[in-house]
Amino acid sequence: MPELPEVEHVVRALRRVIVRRRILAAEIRLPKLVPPEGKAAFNRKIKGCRIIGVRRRGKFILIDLDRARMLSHGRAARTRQGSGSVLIVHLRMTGKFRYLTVDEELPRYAHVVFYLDNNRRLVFCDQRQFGVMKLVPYSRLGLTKGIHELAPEPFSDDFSLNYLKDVLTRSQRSLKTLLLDQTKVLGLGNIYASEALFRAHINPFKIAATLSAKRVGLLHQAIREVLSDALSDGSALRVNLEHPEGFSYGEAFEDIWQVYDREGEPCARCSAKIKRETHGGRSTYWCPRCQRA
DNA sequence: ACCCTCACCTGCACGC
DNA sequence: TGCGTGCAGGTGAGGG
Repeated sequence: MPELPEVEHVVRALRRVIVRRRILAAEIRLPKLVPPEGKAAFNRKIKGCRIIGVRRRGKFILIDLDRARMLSHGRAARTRQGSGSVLIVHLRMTGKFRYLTVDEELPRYAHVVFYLDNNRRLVFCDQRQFGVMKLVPYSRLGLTKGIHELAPEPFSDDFSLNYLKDVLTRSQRSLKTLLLDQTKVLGLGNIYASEALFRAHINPFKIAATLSAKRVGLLHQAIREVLSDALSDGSALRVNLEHPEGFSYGEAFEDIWQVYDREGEPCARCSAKIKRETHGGRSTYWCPRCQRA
């Protein structure tokens, strides 16, 4: 389910409950989640670690861990580099976290259970088993495959108009495909890629390199707008780690989609019927009139 | 270097 | 009711 805004909401929810907790043990119920060293090695490494922070990079969740016995403010920076490690989690399509008391029954598809030092359990669930979990030394995070190739964060200065111009100019792919490439543009998924192109009045099948400078500007703005709209409290996914689903939807959430999942409905701008086309197994939604070119 | 297709899983909504 | 099909908010390996 998650694109960048949803991952950010999960990160914030996790931060509220697990920071400063110590992990007493990890129970791996789906062994393929921690290859190749296996369950025992993973558990040995993570046992006793203190959770000192939760961050996001693209759609990855980064849980910072520290082995040090005592964590004081003054020492945090040093220990972080010395003995720290990072638990990297990607939710892919159906990954979810739950935060449970000891009494609550494990949900279906509970693949990893972290036992915390406050009588709670942090559970990673994933129906489709696409989710990925990896433990790396803090010092190697930036070199980790999947992380180091990522494009700049969409709200950072590095994701500039010139950056986007440069990326688009050098690509012969369709804009929709390019927007899904996390090494080129970070954070969009299948929903927000369609939404950003709609907002910018640009045809999803247009070849990236052929976009005019002016329209690159519109797209750049649209990318940031769809993401920040989805991040704002009024219109986003409500993450509730104690809810049976791990989240619930704000009532306005799906209403903010202008084209996604609206095949056949009238376009909000011009009333033409929204179209859908699949290629590469993924649906693209667009308005054939106001996204003509 | 780029770009495409398929593979990875389970479940659900749909039509016959 | 049952079964087949297509689809699901993501990526990575492997091939051309």
